[in-house]
Amino acid sequence: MVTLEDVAKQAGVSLATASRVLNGSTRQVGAALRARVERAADELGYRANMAAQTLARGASNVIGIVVHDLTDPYFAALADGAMRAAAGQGLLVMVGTTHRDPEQEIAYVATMNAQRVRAVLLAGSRVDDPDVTGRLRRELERYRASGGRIACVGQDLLGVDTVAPANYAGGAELARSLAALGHTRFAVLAGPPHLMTARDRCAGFMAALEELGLPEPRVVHGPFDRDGGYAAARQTGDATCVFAVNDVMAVGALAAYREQGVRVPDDVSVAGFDDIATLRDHVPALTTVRLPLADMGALALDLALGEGDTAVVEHIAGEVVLRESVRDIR
Amino acid sequence: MVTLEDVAKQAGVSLATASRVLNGSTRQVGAALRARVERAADELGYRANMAAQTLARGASNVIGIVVHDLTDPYFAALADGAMRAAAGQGLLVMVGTTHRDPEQEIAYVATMNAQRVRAVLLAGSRVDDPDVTGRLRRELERYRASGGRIACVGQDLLGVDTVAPANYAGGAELARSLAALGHTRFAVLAGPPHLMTARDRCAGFMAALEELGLPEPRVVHGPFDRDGGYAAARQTGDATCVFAVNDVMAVGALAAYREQGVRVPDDVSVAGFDDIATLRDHVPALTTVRLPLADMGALALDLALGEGDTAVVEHIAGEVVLRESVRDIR
DNA sequence: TCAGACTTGGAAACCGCTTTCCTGGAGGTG
DNA sequence: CACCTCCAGGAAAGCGGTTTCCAAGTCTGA
Repeated sequence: MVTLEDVAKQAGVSLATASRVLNGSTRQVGAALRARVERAADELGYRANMAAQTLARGASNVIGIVVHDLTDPYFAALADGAMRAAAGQGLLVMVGTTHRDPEQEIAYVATMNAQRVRAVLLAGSRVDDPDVTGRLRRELERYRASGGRIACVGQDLLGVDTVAPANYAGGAELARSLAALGHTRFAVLAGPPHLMTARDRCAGFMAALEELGLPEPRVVHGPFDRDGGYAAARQTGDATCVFAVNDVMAVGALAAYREQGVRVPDDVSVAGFDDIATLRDHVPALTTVRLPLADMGALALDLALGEGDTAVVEHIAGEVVLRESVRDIR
Repeated sequence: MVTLEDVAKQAGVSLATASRVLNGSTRQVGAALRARVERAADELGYRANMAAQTLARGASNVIGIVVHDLTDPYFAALADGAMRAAAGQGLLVMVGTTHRDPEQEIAYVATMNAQRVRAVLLAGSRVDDPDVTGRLRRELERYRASGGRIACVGQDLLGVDTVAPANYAGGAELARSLAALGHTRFAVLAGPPHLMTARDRCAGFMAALEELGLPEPRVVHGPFDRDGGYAAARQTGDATCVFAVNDVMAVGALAAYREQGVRVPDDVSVAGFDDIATLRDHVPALTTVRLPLADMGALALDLALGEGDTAVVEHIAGEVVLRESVRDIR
């Protein structure tokens, strides 16, 4: 393993000079020596040891992203947005996947702290559990105490910079759009009761219905993923319109209806939330609430890296996108 | 930022003892001191500095994965498999996305080398360009010279451990399956001419057709992604059966046909390759060649970390999965 | 011609941790 | 009881860089 010292020796210069030439510095180095160093480094195949650099500089050029599941298009889009932003700033990305286990999330924060990453991005919904949230907050506090920056995509529950989608408002807006098409009997595939994102969307949806004087929808709880939607779709009763609190659940529900011979949108209308990329080619095209996922990821990184001392909360608006999975029944 | 020295001081022990307690060692530490150190560490909120540890130990616990695009389900599945395997061994994962730029891939290898990651996984097809491949090989060689381990998913072109799917055989097998349904006029959405994966699949497909005495298919080149498939689908002429060399292209082609009012499979049959997860809910269900993507990712990590000095090439078989996107026209 | 300001190169301290080597005391043996 | 082996604990030498601080030139301008 060739070190800077090897390069310096081969070039006949000091360690300091070699460092200044190869790894950047405010100081100038004469053209002659600079050339000698560069040649030596090239001949030897020198690569700076980032661990040593990080140690010496006291700062790394790595950021951490913690997601639930990379194969979920929602997280993939978020992560991709953040990674592009990171690459644009010459930062490397360390990814942790929790597979929806809050303990894992806490553990990853500790790990990222140990790695002394510049910033940690927490993607994915918070759970409504004071114990877990408290321990996560404590771990984040430790990290911040040692100079770490944090941003979160989801709910502003952690006391950190947060990119918060307007889940409640989006759910409400969707409800109004669907009601405008004449629907009155709704069902909500509401996901897990303790998941904030799911709850907010569901709550917004229900509040808007109530405001419109429509009957309360049937609420079916279940897992927040495709199979959860699939299973929940069997319990939607006589609803003419079903709202799944995220797109992957909606896709699962559509699959269930297809298998049962229930036609969408003829027999039942279906809507989701997020507008994940894979919807583009889904049949029937799914009505949803579009969130600018990649931008949100990038924004989260900006927030984390930004100077603002106080936690900034952005309120990201969702846009209702009506597609063929819902029918006008007026 | 609290250091091990702070902990040692607070506990009234030496640096060595604190290190042995907190960061693992073959050596024992007495129960009394051990407890003191642990308490001090907890009180102070100590987190080991991995950069320092990596430097001192001369080995990191990070691996690197370089993919083209994380939002592509193919790479997401591969990466997820590798990440699960890594997590199982207590390894962290650094991800680089090249967005299909070979220069970026080379740059990432250099970067991962600088990070002194334990191993680098290269996912994604090689391009048939001696210059690029040569430079990549040189960079890999540098990395290996300094103790790095490498594995690649795709073609065995780099002289490193490789997980190679049976692209040629899979293409051929698919061709035979489709021919058995009575198809004789084929088209191939062949992707970019220089991309090895695309070429191998196409070549296997064509060879099998020739062997069966069937006419040569119409070959349409284009990008290796969804939009490439979409665009290429407009040039399939009078073929009764279209083979897209990967699933995302096939999905794009299906979208194009849908828009044109061409019915699948009534008017034209369509098949893809990979069996990406999102196919599960696609309509019509796509015929494809299934590859165990997550396993391949995990296997690549195993190979890279494995002891075998010589490059091992695994030949991963694909399994033809007939679904409703193809029709029996006998 | 010479003091003063700039520039360039090098020596060495330091970043936080691991690990070798040394020391002193406890335990076992003849 | 002397002798030897073991073992826990600590001092200190790295690991591979960065950066401060000096020293020695090199330019200016008076």
